[in-house]
Amino acid sequence: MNATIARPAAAPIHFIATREEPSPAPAPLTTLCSSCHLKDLCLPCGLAGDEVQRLDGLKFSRRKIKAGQTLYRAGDGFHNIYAVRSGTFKSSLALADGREQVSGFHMAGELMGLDGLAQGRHASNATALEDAEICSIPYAQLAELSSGSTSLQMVVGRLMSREIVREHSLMVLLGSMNAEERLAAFLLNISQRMKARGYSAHEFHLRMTRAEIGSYLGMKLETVSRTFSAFQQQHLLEVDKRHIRILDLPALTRAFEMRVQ
Amino acid sequence: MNATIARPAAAPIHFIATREEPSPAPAPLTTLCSSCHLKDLCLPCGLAGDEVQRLDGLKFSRRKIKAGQTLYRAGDGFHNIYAVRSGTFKSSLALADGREQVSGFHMAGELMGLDGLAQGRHASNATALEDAEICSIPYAQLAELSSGSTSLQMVVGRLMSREIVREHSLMVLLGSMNAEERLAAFLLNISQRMKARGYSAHEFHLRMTRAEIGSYLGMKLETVSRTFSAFQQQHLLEVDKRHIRILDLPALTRAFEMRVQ
DNA sequence: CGTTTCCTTGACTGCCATCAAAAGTGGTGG
DNA sequence: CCACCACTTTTGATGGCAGTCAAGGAAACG
Repeated sequence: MNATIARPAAAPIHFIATREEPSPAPAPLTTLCSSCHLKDLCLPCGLAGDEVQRLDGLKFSRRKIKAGQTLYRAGDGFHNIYAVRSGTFKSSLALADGREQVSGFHMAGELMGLDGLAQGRHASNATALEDAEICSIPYAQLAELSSGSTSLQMVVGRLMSREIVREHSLMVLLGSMNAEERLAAFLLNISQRMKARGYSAHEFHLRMTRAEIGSYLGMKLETVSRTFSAFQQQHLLEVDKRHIRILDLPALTRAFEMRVQ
Repeated sequence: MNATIARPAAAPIHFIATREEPSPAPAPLTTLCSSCHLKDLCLPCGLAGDEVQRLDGLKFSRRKIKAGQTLYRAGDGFHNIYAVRSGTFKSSLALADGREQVSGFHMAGELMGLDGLAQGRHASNATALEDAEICSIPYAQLAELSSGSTSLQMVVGRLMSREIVREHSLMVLLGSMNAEERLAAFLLNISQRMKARGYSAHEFHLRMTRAEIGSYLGMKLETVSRTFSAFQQQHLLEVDKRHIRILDLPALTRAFEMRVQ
């Protein structure tokens, strides 16, 4: 199915993600925000009960995305924003030399695609790191709905603002931290997000490769691997491939709070 | 109109660049978006004429900020967003060890403070790099006004989205470029923004120190200085302290487009 | 079961941070 | 006007952290 350049062997490039079928478009299930188990994390977060019901006016479509498939690509027309129902995604930008820069990871309840509003086309790619399910939220509908409700408008604004703040802290990380601090910050961030979803904050399974972590954190995959090993030797973590157990959360926190307020 | 730089043969050039129009203008009367000379760059950008007039309902206050003063600080309550009328600002975050991380520079017509919406308090500091003037736009008023107009709502959304995209590209820079590429990208960005404001794209005066540039680009001030020197030796630039003359814009562009699409 | 992808570890290199010094710039007040 | 001070910038010397190149093993895949 590799419609693209099936390079001989040896090209260590990720381009193979292109094997996605052109949207199988399964039957859209109607789902209501007001009865969604993710409503405290997702779009409705912060809205009062009756306000949430306004969201039920949105005509979502739910869709399954297989591991490795892309949900949208940079340049695609911007029509929807997407909420992760299950699974994990990465956002990435393509660099001119064929490499990719990972700009974020997205877990259940998080929104993707808000960067597309600026130009009317998506500014990044979204790729599933494991089998996943998403809600497509037509932006035009959401905008229309918000024009009737200040608080809903506020929520959308806040979500975008939060994205800006998130990127701020990533800039601090990239601009002023060393390898250990970067990885510590990354693991703590994952830990918190797992906890917020009812999972253990101390033990979890990473869905991304060392190369993807490295791209996100501005370091090479070998350095990521070495830093994991260093943390193990310091008895901060137990690492078995992608399975992480945090042994000393306070120490990890200290390591990275040295730099960030 | 290029109010800048008709260079008198040899004199080490100084402050020729951005001094705003002479007007001491002590009377800060009501200002209307529809008659503002920055309306094509600023908030009204993209709105039709009659839509712009809706913005005239906003009750701005104009305010002068002296060089070195802060407009707001991280943690301050979020009530306004700010549009730069003249002068240059930096946004920055305080790190735990007392250092600062510069997260952006803002020129005439650009908005600041949208990161405050997420938490209801500002997430960064805004400091004037030279004597400046700003419009304070009460966010509540803006939100109320947008609830009556889809296109105005759209504009605010787009502005936030643009901020997200801007930070994306900064992440690429910090995550995958070397010192020369970073500085080239920075200079080209300034160059474009100067051009968009009617100044020369080839010759301008930087308002920030080497340390601030370095913080923004994730490198030390010494490295910034050395990289400027290297560009001079390659005959890409002429540098005299903060006055920059770009000699070979295409080469500079190539140097940085190697990495970014 | 072979092939591909992912991860780890080692050896070496190089870019940039660090430390240090000197010269230039601007502002202040005697 | 000039001395003085704080700040900024440049340049050199040195060292360290992380990148690069390489190889071997483990896991996933078809």
